[in-house]
Amino acid sequence: MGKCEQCIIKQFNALKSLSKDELVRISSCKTSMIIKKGDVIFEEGDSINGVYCVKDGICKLSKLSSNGKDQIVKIVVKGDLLGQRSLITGETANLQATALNDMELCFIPKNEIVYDLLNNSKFSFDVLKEMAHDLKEADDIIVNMAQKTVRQRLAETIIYIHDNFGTNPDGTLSVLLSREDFANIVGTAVESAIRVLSQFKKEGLIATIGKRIKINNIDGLKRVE
Amino acid sequence: MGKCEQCIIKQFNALKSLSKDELVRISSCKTSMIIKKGDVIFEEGDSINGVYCVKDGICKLSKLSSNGKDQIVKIVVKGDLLGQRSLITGETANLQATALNDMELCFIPKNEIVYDLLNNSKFSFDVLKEMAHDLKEADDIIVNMAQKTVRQRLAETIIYIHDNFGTNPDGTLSVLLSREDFANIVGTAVESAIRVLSQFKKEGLIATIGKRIKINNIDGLKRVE
DNA sequence: AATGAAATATGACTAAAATCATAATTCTAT
DNA sequence: ATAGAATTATGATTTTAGTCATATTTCATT
Repeated sequence: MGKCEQCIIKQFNALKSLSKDELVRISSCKTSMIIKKGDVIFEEGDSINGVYCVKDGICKLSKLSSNGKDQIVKIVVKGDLLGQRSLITGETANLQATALNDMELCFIPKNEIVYDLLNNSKFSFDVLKEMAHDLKEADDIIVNMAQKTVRQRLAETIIYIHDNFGTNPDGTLSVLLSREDFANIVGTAVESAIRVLSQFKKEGLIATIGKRIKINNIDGLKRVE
Repeated sequence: MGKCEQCIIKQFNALKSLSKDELVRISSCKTSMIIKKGDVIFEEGDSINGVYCVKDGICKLSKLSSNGKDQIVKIVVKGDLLGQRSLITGETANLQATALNDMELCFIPKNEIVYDLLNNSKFSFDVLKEMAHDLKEADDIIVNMAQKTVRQRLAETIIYIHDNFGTNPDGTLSVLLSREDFANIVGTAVESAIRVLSQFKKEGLIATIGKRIKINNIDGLKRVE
């Protein structure tokens, strides 16, 4: 099994602020796991009792609404941590985490993380920074949900995925989402999401290759009203 | 001017985790201020350079959307801190803070707070907990915005204000909001908010005394579809 | 107490998005 | 390779909420 102190992934999250000794200690307690596409890592109400460090793959964080629809709140990618929020408040999970492709995760038990949060102020400040960033993004999503049309939200979602998670060599978005996932990010019906994507296509803003999406005119997408 | 170490307000926020010495130090740097109803404490893009501790009064945190409407993201009351998120990321304010009634605030400069965040792990863990709680609430609002009707969101807003901020002796909500504020919390047009409130009134779920709102049937409100 | 401004209220109409129905296409497992 | 399932796509209709117009009420100021 790999060692945390040598793992390159930690550079992308708060674990980078841990000392070599702290990483060695954590490494000895961690467990690696492989999660298959579509599998649920944890669901709402689960006691997570630790954090996951995403070594590879992508997952969605979502919450089931009373109307039966699943609202996606965040996309978590390679390098991110998963489950910090619940760990800190000591509550059960507020969201469900579902793998969008095959994933490799390392699980670090709660006590190890809490120990470092209380003893390494640089680390806890880093976690605080990540949480503050997530909170800003969440506030911005609230504003978008409340004030923008489905068309605008979908355009912004495509741009967000493009800018934050990149593209494949052929120019398609590297994060492959179903139309249903898009609908569940934007907060609309699947048919509406599909309809709007079709319109974007007709307008030459995007192209589709199967279910893959390629941006043809990013400035046009940004100007969508 | 009052002394932080004797101030009862700190019991309600993370400042309670500071030692007497730390509070004395902070007390010597803080400035008190009175803000009038309707005044803006800070706006989007401002460098706040510190946190505010709300000694009295209520304010709204909102963000101006591109369509010209102001979306309210959070209500901040007596005992809460204001401005922590921006302080931690070191960014300018993402939201505007506007007093909903006359307020009394204490401003603590950034350096003092950062010093304690890095030296008092109990304090930084407490701030982390508050931020994690805010993030959970924000995630839940995203789901509601995306998946629920204006009618449901307005019913839940009334219940939220009732449960979290309490009522006056006559049973009306103690946080007095204009119909426009309600619309800006729910993310709808003022006319729509007013219309739905009128319906609630007709259905006997609420009563209105001027602009004040009183819940008549909280179970009915919870069951609104 | 009177006046004007702001907030609240309601109606009529329009626009946006959801729902229901049904095809067409793509993927999966045998 | 092919059947069946799942996903994507599009049309028709209904529902929800936004916009515009206009009263009515409340509130602050003189």
